[in-house]
Amino acid sequence: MKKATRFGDARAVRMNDVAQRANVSPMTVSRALSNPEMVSEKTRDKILAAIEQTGYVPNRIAGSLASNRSNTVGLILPSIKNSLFSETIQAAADVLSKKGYLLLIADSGHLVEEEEKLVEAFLGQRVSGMILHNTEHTERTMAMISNSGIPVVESGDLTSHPMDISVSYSNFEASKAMTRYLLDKGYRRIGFVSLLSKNNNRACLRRDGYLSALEEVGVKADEALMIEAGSSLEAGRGALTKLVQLAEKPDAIFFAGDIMAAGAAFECQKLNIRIPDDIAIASFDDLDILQHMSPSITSLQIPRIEIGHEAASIILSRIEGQETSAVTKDLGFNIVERQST
Amino acid sequence: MKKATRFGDARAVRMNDVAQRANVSPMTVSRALSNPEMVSEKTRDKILAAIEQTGYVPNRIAGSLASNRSNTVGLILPSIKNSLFSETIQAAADVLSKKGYLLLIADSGHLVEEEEKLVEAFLGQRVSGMILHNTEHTERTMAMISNSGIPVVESGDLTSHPMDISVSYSNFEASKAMTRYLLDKGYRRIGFVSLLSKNNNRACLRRDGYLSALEEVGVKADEALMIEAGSSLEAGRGALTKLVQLAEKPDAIFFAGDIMAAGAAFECQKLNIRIPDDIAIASFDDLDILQHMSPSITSLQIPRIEIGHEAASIILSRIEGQETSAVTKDLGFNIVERQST
DNA sequence: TTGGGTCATGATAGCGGTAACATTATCGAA
DNA sequence: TTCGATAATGTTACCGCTATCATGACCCAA
Repeated sequence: MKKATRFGDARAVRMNDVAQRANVSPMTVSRALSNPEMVSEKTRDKILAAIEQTGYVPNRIAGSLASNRSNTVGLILPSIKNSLFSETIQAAADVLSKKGYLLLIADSGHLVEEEEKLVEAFLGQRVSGMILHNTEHTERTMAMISNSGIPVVESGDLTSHPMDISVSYSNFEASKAMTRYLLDKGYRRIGFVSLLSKNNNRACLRRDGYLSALEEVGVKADEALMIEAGSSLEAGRGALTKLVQLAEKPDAIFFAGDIMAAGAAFECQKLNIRIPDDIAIASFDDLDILQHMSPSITSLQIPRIEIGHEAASIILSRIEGQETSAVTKDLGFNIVERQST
Repeated sequence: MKKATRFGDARAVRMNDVAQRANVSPMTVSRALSNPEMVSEKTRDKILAAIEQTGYVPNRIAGSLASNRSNTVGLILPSIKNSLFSETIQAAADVLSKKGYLLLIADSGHLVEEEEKLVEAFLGQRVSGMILHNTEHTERTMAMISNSGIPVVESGDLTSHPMDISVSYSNFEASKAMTRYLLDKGYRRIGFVSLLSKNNNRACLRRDGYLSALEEVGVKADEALMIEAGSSLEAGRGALTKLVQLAEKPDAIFFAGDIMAAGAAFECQKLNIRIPDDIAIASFDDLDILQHMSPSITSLQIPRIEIGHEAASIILSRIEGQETSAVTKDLGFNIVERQST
């Protein structure tokens, strides 16, 4: 039976079929679906019955072509795998699905060239809007987006010159604030573990924030205290190991990304290094586990859910023609102080 | 300038425009894009130049309508937020994007009625295939899918009666195997912490696997040892607390989902309960952190990446007409033995 | 020369909807 | 009664592309 449809593939029910069965014109069916109040109750009932009987599923492809509107929004992430984004995705999907929009998701692997291809693919699908978790783009990407005229949110970092709309927090300010917090606590040799800065502008901004805070307070940056690591527990452990082996040990370490701080804390346990007595630890992203570890770990709370929510909301209001004046929306961040500092 | 396009919205470049500029018919442009080898090199160059000059982006909506094919595949998850899925998503997206397909993702919130709506929406978009991380569906969902004739993978649990294709592992067998492993180690009072079983068939299957293993060995199940908890560190802590307060304490606890085992381990640290001496701990999902904790935690390794990869691959080969005979693909699981048991 | 391949390209007709305008029915006010 | 406003439905022409068949150019074997 399944096979029959797979191969024979009985042509899908069309609006026309529904119309005939309900004894109306296709246009009336179309109206009954998209503007029910324009159709008399009697007719509407006939049509709905016909739809039910035939199992008609409207062809949005055809609808989109004719109306020059689509009900999809595209989202491009540097890495889907990074679970930090999943809350953002969910929040965006929730907002969109409430209004009947669907989310197309793709992964650029941190490469602007890949992003360019994806943007083209999305524009080919005539998405109604896009969210790019990235603030660097190729020229062609920007040209395509500008030509398309659709609303586009950049969400990876707050930028003063967004292509269109920016919804985020400032990586620079967040990193600076955390460094300031550590300095204010009296720490002076503060290690900085960065994400791999290659192809990752946000990683660079965080480093700059760190440096800026040091400079403000007049602490000289020490190259030896700054290292890069991948985003994994493993890498966090490695970074910690390296830093505590220095002749002049750091008195605190700021892990500027993801899950590294947790890995470092695990390593401290193993090496019997006391937190925060021997060394303080702070993290950039406030993962669940950081507050459950003992000691619990101080971290920056990033508004990941709000970003997804706001980005989607702004796109929707743009689509619906409500001119949103603000092009830059700073959702801020919080320092959550815990036992580790 | 941006504004101009936003409002005036200069009509997008069409294939026709490219054709005129290259002095060929639109059909030749179409061929140059989808079957380049059918067009002479000279013509092709002219066309590519024209595309470049005009910034033409093919309208896939129109293409899909005309060709009755789409380049999208739909994925429905019970919860996008659950980061366990992100590897599956990424793997599927990677496979698909290599072949020019895009991934539509949506979230059913563990509700079959919501899934039904999403399936309808996806079919409306005329997706070329679907992946459902769920094995329970409404009748209407199944009817729609069967009528559509597109390949559909169910990936949440191995089922002997898939609608079409099943790519997964057996929750029942995995849970049973882990329970057996604990029994073989000599543990007899094995606590079982389940995910909330409401609307979650997989949670039930895991519980059944646990019970089946007990029965096989002749250990009587004790209701007091079986509790349900949400999927969070917090819930894991709570579950542990409850179980160790029992008059007859368990000698091992099997956390049948997500991140609960880690929460429990944190709580043990806090309460000074030694693992595995006072109590053994085993987890269902092999999260990164489980192997980094001290002690490291025994867990079931689930082939999440492979599931995404295989599901997407099978869908692609179906789309391309290669009849895949196997309808059920068991990707298995592994017990990773660590210090906690 | 001629007939029939092959290759490159063009003309035509939709795909399944919707926008825009046209038509008809209905009804109350002049 | 008659006219114009309003509501309900229909007609027509596309949206931008591709399937299909038609055409023309070219070449080679007979």
